[in-house]
Amino acid sequence: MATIGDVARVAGVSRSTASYALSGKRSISDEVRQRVMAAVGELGYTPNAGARALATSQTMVIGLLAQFLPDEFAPAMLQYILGISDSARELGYDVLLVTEEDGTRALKRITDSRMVDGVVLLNVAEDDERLPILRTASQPGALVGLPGDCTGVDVFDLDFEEAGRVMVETLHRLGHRELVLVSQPEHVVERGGAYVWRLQNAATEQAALRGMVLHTAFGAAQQPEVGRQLHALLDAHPRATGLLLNNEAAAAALPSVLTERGLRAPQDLSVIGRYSDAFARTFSLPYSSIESAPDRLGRMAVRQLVDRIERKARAGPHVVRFISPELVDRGSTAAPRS
Amino acid sequence: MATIGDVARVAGVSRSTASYALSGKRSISDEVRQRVMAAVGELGYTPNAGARALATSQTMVIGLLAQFLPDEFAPAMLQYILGISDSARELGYDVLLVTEEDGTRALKRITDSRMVDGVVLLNVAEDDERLPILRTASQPGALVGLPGDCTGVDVFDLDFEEAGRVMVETLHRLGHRELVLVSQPEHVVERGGAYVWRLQNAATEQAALRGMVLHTAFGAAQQPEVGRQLHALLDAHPRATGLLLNNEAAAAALPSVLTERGLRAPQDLSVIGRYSDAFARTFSLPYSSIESAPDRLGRMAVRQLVDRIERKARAGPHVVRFISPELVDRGSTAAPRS
DNA sequence: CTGAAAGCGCTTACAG
DNA sequence: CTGAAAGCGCTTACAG
Repeated sequence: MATIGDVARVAGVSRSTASYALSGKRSISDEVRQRVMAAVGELGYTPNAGARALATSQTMVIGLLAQFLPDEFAPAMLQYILGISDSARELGYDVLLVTEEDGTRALKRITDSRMVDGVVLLNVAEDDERLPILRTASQPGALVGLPGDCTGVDVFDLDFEEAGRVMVETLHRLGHRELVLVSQPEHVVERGGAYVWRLQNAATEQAALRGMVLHTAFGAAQQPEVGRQLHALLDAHPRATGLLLNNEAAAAALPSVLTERGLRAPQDLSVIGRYSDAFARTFSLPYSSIESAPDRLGRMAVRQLVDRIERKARAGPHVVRFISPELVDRGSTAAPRS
Repeated sequence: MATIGDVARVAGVSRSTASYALSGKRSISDEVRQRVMAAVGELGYTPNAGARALATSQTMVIGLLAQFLPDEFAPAMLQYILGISDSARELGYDVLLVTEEDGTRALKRITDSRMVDGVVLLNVAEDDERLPILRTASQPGALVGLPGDCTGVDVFDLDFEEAGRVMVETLHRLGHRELVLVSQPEHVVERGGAYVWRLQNAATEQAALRGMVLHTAFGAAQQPEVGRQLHALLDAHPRATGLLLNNEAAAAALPSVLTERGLRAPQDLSVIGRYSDAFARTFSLPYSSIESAPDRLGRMAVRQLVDRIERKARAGPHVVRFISPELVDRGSTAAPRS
């Protein structure tokens, strides 16, 4: 590969002049610039990323830490990843994707070795072990997901509490009095998936406020368990008229469960899920749902991260920003059968 | 951050000695090694990746080019990505994920700038524009998906032709005589999704061989189109007794379509899909299917790529390897209703 | 407006 | 077994 030295030689200038002609960081006579550009074209020159990183202390790479934990619902993660990757590129950054199970070690590795200028953490737990590492790192970090302690990082998440309230309130207004909420698998929650609690607790409170009964359960992430559980739940709560799903696999499993039971939504049961519209359309999930906006959250995180990297907001106050839940109506709610 | 100079100073040795003590590339007295290691621990030293890349011409990073084309079924891609990312890490490599729409430009950028030691291409088209770039790059490349011309690259794919034959043959043996095959959206095929043709053509041939009727159609990638199309197809071919789905979104949409029509699989219609078991379990896809083995394909590609990067097979002959389709029985096939 | 030189932090021949 | 030095390919003060 051609180096900037080759370009300089062909253009008949010094290396510094070639470099400045490319970066535009100081004024260059038109004629020289032409010659340099011609040489670049002729040689097919592209700067060596490692050399540039060494010289500038900037890699133009963002680290993306996505943990795929066993028993978690992986596919939803893709939408976050895509939003992050696309917006990073728009801002001039590439993405180093790290799916290592030991996220702590991975984070330490990529920050200490300076492979990245900043980091986005996905799937953040209440007491996330990666956060202490991130705080000692010299690169800034943005999170998708709300941890217990937000100091030193920018945080973006769906307002899961409001989501829980909206779910309950929507069915309350329609006249429902007894609901079942199916959350993510217990493993997910134990690992610190605080969003599960946030939604569930808020839903429980709201139900209490309205004098409603709300049963809660952890759903599985896969068949055949998830289907069996849904049957068991409906068996256990025959008077429940509404089903809330904070669990994508349960939403995918529900149609056949209802069919098997001879039930229809919303005639026999009102259903509200929590997933993105793109997801619903791709997987034929027919229920009204709280939009989880993964693409938007990913983009927000990257934008803020890049702002910080580029010093525009390096020292500024850190932000914690929630997206308001929006209910997308797919016609799966109605007044309960009396 | 500490540099190797700091380590050397603290350990009271030269930088080269410190470097060799860490790499083990020449013998070092035990005592000196101890001092170096102690210094490393004390300072929390991690080599600077950019500097190392510059010195060694190795980045220990693999580029992963995943194109997410509009109207394509994105979620299935995640399984490939995960297999690739995990196996890369096991082999000591990180992954640079590139989802840029202009894959050609992206590939040129990451190879020319030497950000990566090698590249995995996903979603390879029959006449993939990225291949000429890859062949001129100095890094090796591995593909998941079969292009028209395999020279200079290692190729891994499901044997889609055999998959098509297995689908048809399975239903033929059960006594079916008229089938419908739903493929991916036409856009995907036009863009060069050769695997769609491979499966479809082989299925058509096999059907002809057996004196069966096979109707083919392109399915949509999302609701509501995909559901409507399935209804239209079943309307159009009332005598078809078997449905083959080379389209995940169609598989997800089918259960409700069948319910709406009062049909059941396999009693009224035999169904065979083509997707991974993990996918089927996560999304409650209840049909027997050809296992697409994304995880395995991704791992094979990475292993071969790393072999080539590390010269074990740098100059060796390039391989084109097909995975045999395996039919996972989920009970959705039976003899046709007579 | 342009050039010669130093420096980023490593690795690895070359010498001893 | 160890050290001094060159070099990887850039960028950017420093001089003119």
